[in-house]
Amino acid sequence: MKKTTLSDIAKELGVSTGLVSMVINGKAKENRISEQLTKSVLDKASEMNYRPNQFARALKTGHSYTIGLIVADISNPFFAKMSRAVEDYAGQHGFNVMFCSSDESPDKMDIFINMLIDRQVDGIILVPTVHSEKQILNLKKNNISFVLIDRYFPKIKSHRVVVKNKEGAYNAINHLIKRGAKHVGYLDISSNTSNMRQRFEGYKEALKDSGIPFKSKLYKEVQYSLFHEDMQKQINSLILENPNIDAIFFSSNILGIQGVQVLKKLKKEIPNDIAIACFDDPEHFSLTEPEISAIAQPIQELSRKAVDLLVEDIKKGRTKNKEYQHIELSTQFI
Amino acid sequence: MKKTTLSDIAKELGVSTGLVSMVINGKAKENRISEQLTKSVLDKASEMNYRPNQFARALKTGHSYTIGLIVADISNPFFAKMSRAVEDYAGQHGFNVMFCSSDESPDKMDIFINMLIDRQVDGIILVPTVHSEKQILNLKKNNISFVLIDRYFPKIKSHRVVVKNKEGAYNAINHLIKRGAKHVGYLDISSNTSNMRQRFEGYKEALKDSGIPFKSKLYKEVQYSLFHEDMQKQINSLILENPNIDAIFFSSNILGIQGVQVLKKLKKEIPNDIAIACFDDPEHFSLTEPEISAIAQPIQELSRKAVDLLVEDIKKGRTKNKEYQHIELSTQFI
DNA sequence: GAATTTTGCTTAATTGATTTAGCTTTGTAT
DNA sequence: ATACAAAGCTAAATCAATTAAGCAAAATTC
Repeated sequence: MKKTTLSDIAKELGVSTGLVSMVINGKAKENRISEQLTKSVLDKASEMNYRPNQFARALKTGHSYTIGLIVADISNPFFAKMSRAVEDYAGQHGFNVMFCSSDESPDKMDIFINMLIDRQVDGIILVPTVHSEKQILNLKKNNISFVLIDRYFPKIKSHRVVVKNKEGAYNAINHLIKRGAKHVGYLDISSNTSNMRQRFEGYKEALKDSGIPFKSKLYKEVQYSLFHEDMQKQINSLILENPNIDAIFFSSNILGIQGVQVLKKLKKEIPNDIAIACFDDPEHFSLTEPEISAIAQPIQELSRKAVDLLVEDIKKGRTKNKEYQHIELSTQFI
Repeated sequence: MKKTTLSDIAKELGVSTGLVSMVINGKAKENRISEQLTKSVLDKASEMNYRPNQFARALKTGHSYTIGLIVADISNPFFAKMSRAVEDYAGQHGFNVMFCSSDESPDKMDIFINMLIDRQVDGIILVPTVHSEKQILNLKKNNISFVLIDRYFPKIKSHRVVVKNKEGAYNAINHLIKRGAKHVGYLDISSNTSNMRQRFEGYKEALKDSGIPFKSKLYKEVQYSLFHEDMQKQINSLILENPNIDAIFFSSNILGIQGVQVLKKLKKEIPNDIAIACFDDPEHFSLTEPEISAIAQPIQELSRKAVDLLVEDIKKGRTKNKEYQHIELSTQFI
């Protein structure tokens, strides 16, 4: 009942383990092993239900055929879809995936990165949190292939695959304004990541282009770690401080989902009392009546590009003077 | 820049690798290694930033401290939350998780199980698909600890952690009837798994207890693999064949989400034209006005129990005559 | 003071696969 | 017939750890 090893096969056939290894790895021809023997090895292997020990193999070759994926929270629909896509594309390349949820914490980031390095992953796709520059540089120092996804650090040279956050937010805000909104609130998450900054820029630019001055009273932040409690508070003050507010833009999906719930509790009608738009997650908002505008992100494409870049790097092996790809995909306004 | 190994440390200090290994593994005392040396080894190790090679360790010890999780689809909110919970609880026990999405396909199930066995995971938590009995038995044959979650096979002796599906469905149907529904449609997914069967039983029992005869015209199935296309069709025929239909129960979250969208397209008002209830996923439905009834599953608890059972098994090592736990958790009607 | 135990370490086998160098045997050229 | 190349395989080192067995020196016992 215990697992068959190479030498079990070798013993059965009276040959050396090296030969069996070569046959199993398809290197029979280049090592001039006779077709007869090749066949009988393969037959015996499948007869004995041989499955190579990946640890032994990885120990020798240095390749684990595993990649790590660190997202903020895999239970967030956006990251869940991303994970699924990464799983699929990585699988197509013969790689398995280990998932980690950082909760936007640089400490967890550190722990997970080290854990993944310990597990000798061949590469990592990660959604960097604020203050995780050091951890990212740690990856470079350890010569680990990696790709940043969803966000990036402008100062760190690396592959990055992101969406056009500014453009996406701009279009959504513009849509709200075109539909008559004059006082557009902006609810943000207080994590100073590149994507959030860019969305906010899109907001300001859309206002400017419509000749509406930016008012800081219309901008509120909630903390990621306790956003369930904070949401209520911030939306309340948004409404109290701006009695004539007629639209709110949520800069991320979890804000939008929770936000709509809060607004419902406050008996605000959408979009008559307050119009809504949200970055990401059209699925949730497709259930409401009328549907809420959302900025759909090309999650499949995003993930695919990330996997492709990473796998390419892994297969080529590390080269010092490498060129880093910066990929920006368009969002779709729904 | 390349990784520090045990023998690097040993050479630096002029001691044997075995000694370093013992110190690193906290077995200094029991092996009577002097406190002095112990300290200097630990210092040197952290100075050289030593991190043990998990492959070498796993190769020798047979333990990978990794568990596998096979769900139907990690991008489904239910399984995404489950994955997150498993990740967290497993992490607390020092285990990492590899995730796989079976897409309800026994073939993929087979591939993933073999993959996980190849990777020498210490155990597997899995959501079994239809026709995957053979694969599950394969696990037993290979002496791999595993726990079934969400569903199970009555004929296979194993740990299982599930919810009270029948009771949950019963309550929801009862609620629809109490609110005046006389013709409750049932939209099911055509995968004959234990949880789906039980939900359907809950439906029939609720009808019976209210003196309503079951009509097969009110029962429709959609195929998992092409449910996006099928939904429209099945809801249409449900309505056409039952002009007086006044409620629909969706037996799973993806059906409910899609179903509400279809009903909206058909200009059916919820709940006036047709009342709705759905198994799972209160989050999506909390956005609608009025909110749609949903059966909330205790995902955290479910996942925790599964991890606890699995880890306990792993730590104890396999025993032949073991007792299997059957855990059933209650759902909550919202 | 001899015998025994304890202390503190080293040696070397082991895990399962990969891979290079080397060793026969056969085949071909001269 | 001799030399040389090619074919077809084996032996053994290696990857980085774990661990049982062993060994010398110091400490303890009687």
